[in-house]
Order: sequence, then structure tokens, then C-alpha cells
Amino acid sequence: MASRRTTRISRTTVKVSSDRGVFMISVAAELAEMHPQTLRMYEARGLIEPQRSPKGTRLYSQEDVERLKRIQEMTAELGMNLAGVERVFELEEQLERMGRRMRALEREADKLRDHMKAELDRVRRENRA
Amino acid sequence: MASRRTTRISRTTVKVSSDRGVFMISVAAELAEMHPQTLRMYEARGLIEPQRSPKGTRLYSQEDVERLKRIQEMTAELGMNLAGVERVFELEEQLERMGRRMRALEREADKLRDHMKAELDRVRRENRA
DNA sequence: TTGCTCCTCACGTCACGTGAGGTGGC
DNA sequence: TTGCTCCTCACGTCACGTGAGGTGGC
Repeated sequence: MASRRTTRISRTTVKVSSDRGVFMISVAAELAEMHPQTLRMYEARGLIEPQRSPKGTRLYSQEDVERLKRIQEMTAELGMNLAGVERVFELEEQLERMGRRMRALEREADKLRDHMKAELDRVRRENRA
Repeated sequence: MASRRTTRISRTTVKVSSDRGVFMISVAAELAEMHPQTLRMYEARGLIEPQRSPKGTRLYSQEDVERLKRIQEMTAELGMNLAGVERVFELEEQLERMGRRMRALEREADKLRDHMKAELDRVRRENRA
């Protein structure tokens, strides 16, 4: 079972992807443990947007597969529906942005601290001279 | 219609609440535009926890009603299911906490800036003396 | 007594996942 | 030809909301 599956994955992956990590729908579905039709449905709902080959075949990146796995987690394990998944993605992006702003703010504070320390030292040296 | 409804609300509210903003289930349901049974269901799922009177009657605070309205928004307007609502509440709390930390950090940075400025001024004054 | 409360059980609806069926190009 | 791709349509299942039915205390 497992060996056959591995064989199919590698064969199909090699066949489709000139770049690494580009999968056609059957492979992406297998990696995310989903039905290919489910992936098409998610795309129709705007939850995922795989690239398309010139012929119109969907091409899923590694990132796409990760996203699929996250959806799988939310639907299968948490029992969420797709409207919820959509909203959670939005909130997670907001958290992401806020986290970045926070780290930037911390860096800024450090810089300020250093700058002020240097300035103080400079003035104190003038003091002694 | 509207007048009858208002009458019922005020009558029942007065009847039940010695404190302001404590509603029994029929009133809370009306305010949130939900079926009373739906409110009981939400409680069973852990989405809301109204107080209880000594006799076991549910007592909804103004905050509870706000929460109900938020649930109503997510389910009726966005089409989310309850698992999604639960998850969204978690993420919103996370955002809340992060926002608070951020504001604290900004205050801290301001304080640091002020402190350093004062210190610099002090050293500069020593410089002149 | 009326109208609320509490509870449990059951049914209708709707979203979602999956499969079938028919097409077309490596 | 085989096995994939694309698509649409349809069905089964399950969560949710709502109502019924029976209880008890202002």
C-alpha cells in the first residue's frame, strides 16, 4: 500500500513539475488527504488559488498544500465549515501583521535605547574634558 | 407591533432584574433576535454562560446579549457554524491580548524616551556648571 | 389560570464531501 | 488504450435551528 502510494506520488510529481514542489491535483489531494473534487470545490469558494498550466491544469505549490492541510485540520478536526475557515484565515493574517508591527516596534525601542545611551556617553565625555 | 414588543420587553425586564441589564431568556432571545431554545443550545456548547437565579433561571447580562449578537452575526450573516464561532472567539481574544501588549510597549517606549531626555538634560546642565 | 421557566426528543433544512458521468489532451 | 485532467449534477450525511411535549414555580 504505502510503497505503491509513494511510487505514484514520485512518478506523478516528476512528470508534472519542472520546478520542485509543484503538484497536479491528484498528488496535492493525496498529500492533503482529501478528495480531488474537494480541492476544486475549495477553489470555487476562493479558499485556495493554485496556478494553472497553459492547458488549464491546476498546479499546487508546496505552500498551497500546506494551506490545504490547514483547511483539513479546521474542517476535519475542529468541525468548522468553510465560512469559518475563511474568517479564521483573515484573523490569522491580522495577527501576523500585528506580530510584525510588534517586532518592528521592539527593534525601534532597542535602537532608541542604544542611540540615547551613546548620546549620554558622548555628553559625559564632554563633561570630563 | 413595535409597541407591543417594547412593552413586553420592559415589563419582563423590570420583573426579573433588580439590577439593570439582567434579562431572562425570552428577553435576551428577543434582543439578539434568536429563538430561546437556540440560546440554551449555545450554552450547552459552551459558547455563552449566563448566570443563574437561585431557582435555576438563566440570567443574561448586557454583555451576554452583546455576545449573542456577535454569534448571530457570524452564523446568520457569515454562515459560520458553531465550531468556527468558537475558534474566532479564541483568535479575537489573542488579538485583544496582543493589542494590549502593544499599547503597553508603546507607553514603555515613551517613558524610556522621556527618561533618557531628562537624563541628557541633567548631564548637560552639569556640563555647564 | 396564564405565561413564563426548565428539560429532552425529533424533524426539516442546508452545507459539505464524494461519486458518477461525460469531455479532452498527454 | 490507460489514467489523468476538466466540468456539472446529484445524493448522503451531519450540524443546526426550531418546535413540540411535559414539568414546575412565580
